[in-house]
Amino acid sequence: MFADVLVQFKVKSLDHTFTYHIPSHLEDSLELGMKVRVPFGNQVINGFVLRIYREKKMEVEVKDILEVITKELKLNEELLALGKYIKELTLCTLISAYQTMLPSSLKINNKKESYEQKISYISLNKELEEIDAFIEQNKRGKKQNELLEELKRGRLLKKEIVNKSSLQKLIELGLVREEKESQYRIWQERDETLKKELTEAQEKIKNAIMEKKEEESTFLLHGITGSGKTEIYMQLCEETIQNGKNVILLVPEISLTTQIVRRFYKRFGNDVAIFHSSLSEGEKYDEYQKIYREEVHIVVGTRSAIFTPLKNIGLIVIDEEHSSNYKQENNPRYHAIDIAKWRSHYHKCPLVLGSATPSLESMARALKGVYTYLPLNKRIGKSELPMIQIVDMAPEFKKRNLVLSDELQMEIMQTLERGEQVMLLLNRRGFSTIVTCQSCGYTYKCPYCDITLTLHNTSNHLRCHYCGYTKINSDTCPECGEKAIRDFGLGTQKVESTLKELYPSYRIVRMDADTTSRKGSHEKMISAIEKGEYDIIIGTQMISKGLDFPKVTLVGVVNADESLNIPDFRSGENTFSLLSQVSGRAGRGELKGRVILQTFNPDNKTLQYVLRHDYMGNYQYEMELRKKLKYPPYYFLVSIKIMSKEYERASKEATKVVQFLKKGLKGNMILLGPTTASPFRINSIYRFQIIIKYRVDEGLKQNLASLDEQYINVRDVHLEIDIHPSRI
DNA sequence: AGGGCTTCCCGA
DNA sequence: CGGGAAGCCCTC
Repeated sequence: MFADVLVQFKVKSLDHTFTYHIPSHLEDSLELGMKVRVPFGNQVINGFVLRIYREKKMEVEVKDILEVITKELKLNEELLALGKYIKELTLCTLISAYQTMLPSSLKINNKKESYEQKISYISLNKELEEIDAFIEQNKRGKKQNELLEELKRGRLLKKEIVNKSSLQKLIELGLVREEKESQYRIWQERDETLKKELTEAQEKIKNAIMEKKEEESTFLLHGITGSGKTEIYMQLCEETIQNGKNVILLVPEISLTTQIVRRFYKRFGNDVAIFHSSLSEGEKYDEYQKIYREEVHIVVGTRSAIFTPLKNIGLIVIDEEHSSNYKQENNPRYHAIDIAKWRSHYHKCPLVLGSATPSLESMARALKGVYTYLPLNKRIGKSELPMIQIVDMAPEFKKRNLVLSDELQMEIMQTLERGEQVMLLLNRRGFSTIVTCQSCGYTYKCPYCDITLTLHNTSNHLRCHYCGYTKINSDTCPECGEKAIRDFGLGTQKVESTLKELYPSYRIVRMDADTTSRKGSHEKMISAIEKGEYDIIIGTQMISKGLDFPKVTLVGVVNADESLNIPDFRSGENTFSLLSQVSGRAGRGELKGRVILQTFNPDNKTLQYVLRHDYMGNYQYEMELRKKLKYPPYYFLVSIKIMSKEYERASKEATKVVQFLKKGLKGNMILLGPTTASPFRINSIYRFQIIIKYRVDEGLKQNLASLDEQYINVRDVHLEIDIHPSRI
């Protein structure tokens, strides 16, 4: 017997299988998708078994497989096929497709032996009569006898709760023994009381989806903020499980959706496996095991959860489907919606895309009838959409109101006096602030990348966002020698200190990357806010989605236009959805909500649509722009990056790539470039970019694949193709 | 990826 | 001519 093995190296030149002989002692146990150890050249490496067969067709001598690494965990048939699809879809190597589908603990080249958490138990090692006899004569050992009595009742005790010295003696005498047992790290109890009645509108939507429960069918659930999408998801889960099938639910980022995840835990308890990046490696391993062993019916998680080996899927839900987090920004550059569609086809099950502000792509498909459109435009109960108001900041700046306008200050005061909560969003463009010399205008640049360094306030370090280069910040300018280095821009810390001055007696919590980086801190803050331990919540994007605090009645956006100025064709769409989402945090309970948007462009179209809660208006406005400028969803995009350490080499090769593409291009394709990519240099590597806009593929994919192949063995030039990039 | 083998370049 | 660096090729 022979096997084709895909080796562990993520290089294009090795991205094919090698044939090995299966030694007879492995013939019975070896299966497709298993990891094996094989000799390769003069080294020993790992690989996945992709094919097993009787007759060897090739004439060359083949080597033996050395051993099977994991018997209990393998890539199943579905995932093996899915990997091939990802390779086609994104032009990545097959091995990197399989690698992204697995948590680190299970990746092919992982060396660590075991991730299982072992708990030590002690139990009786002798017959009861013997134990009783010992107790009888062991008059002095009071503690020891107590322990034995305890064990007689329960038979099994955790080691750490037992008195050490008495245990030691009993083990020596052979009366008790220690046993180790694997235990999952995460365990959640169910709390049945939480089920809510669906409204008629919600019920209709649920039924429309369940009607097609056996079909590959995509739904766009367009429900305004607070309309009760989560409850629909939960009841869909319930019914799907009753039908004997399983569910995957994706959320954009776990920290943004803590509350949803908590609701799922409470409702479904340990029937849920959770999957996201802030779990420890051991936790991820455990959750993966639960899924693999078919111990759970529901998987809730971020992008990568779409690859979990859940069998018999009856429903896939992607919440906040417009989120850019669903697109992976490094290789393989897949979009979770594409993967979800593939799996929905494989399992013949519905896919539900939910959002208050669907992406233009999804909405366009819904209007065309490619997706079934399910609108839900009423909030649950008596709650209504909040009143939104725009404040022009230009006159406020003249009054020296740099952070908060008079209007917003007044509203905050009134809200606080009523005993309600205030949420303030700082719409920030990047992650951190840029540092400049106020005297000569000097800014620190990274020596390896074409980018300015940004300030990390906590450690007073300047850091390159791309290569990780760091240096200590000082207030003296290296260029002109003046002590005039300042950080510009508005940070959450600055907003916080302003608020502390204005409202000294109120309790303020700040939620941003700095304050929520510690494991569990985000969760704690949310509970504290729910309990009313804070009056004002300041935060970045992370407070905009998924949170549900009934006592928040005022939402203020400190700088609404910041994200409008990002030079990206999606900036209007993204700003609309961000501002609509954050507005949706106001007035979710009985109390009426209010929203204030501070801006320097009060007449901006996007802001005007936000003001009127007019998704469709904004949709049509954006679509017209996209049509004119030939952007998605009217045109598809491909971005190609050409990179080299040498400027000349990169530039010349980019021109060659354009020439090659022009030959194969059909009529309606538009080719732009080569231009310099942004940033132009990362890690001392020069980058050029080519953009293709097209409506119909017409052989483009094959062209790109063959282009990619041409660069397999080129060492000094690197090619990167992003099909449907989210930003260009 | 990583190692062995070939080729290239240059010195005193 | 010789040695070290650089390029090339192969891995079942």
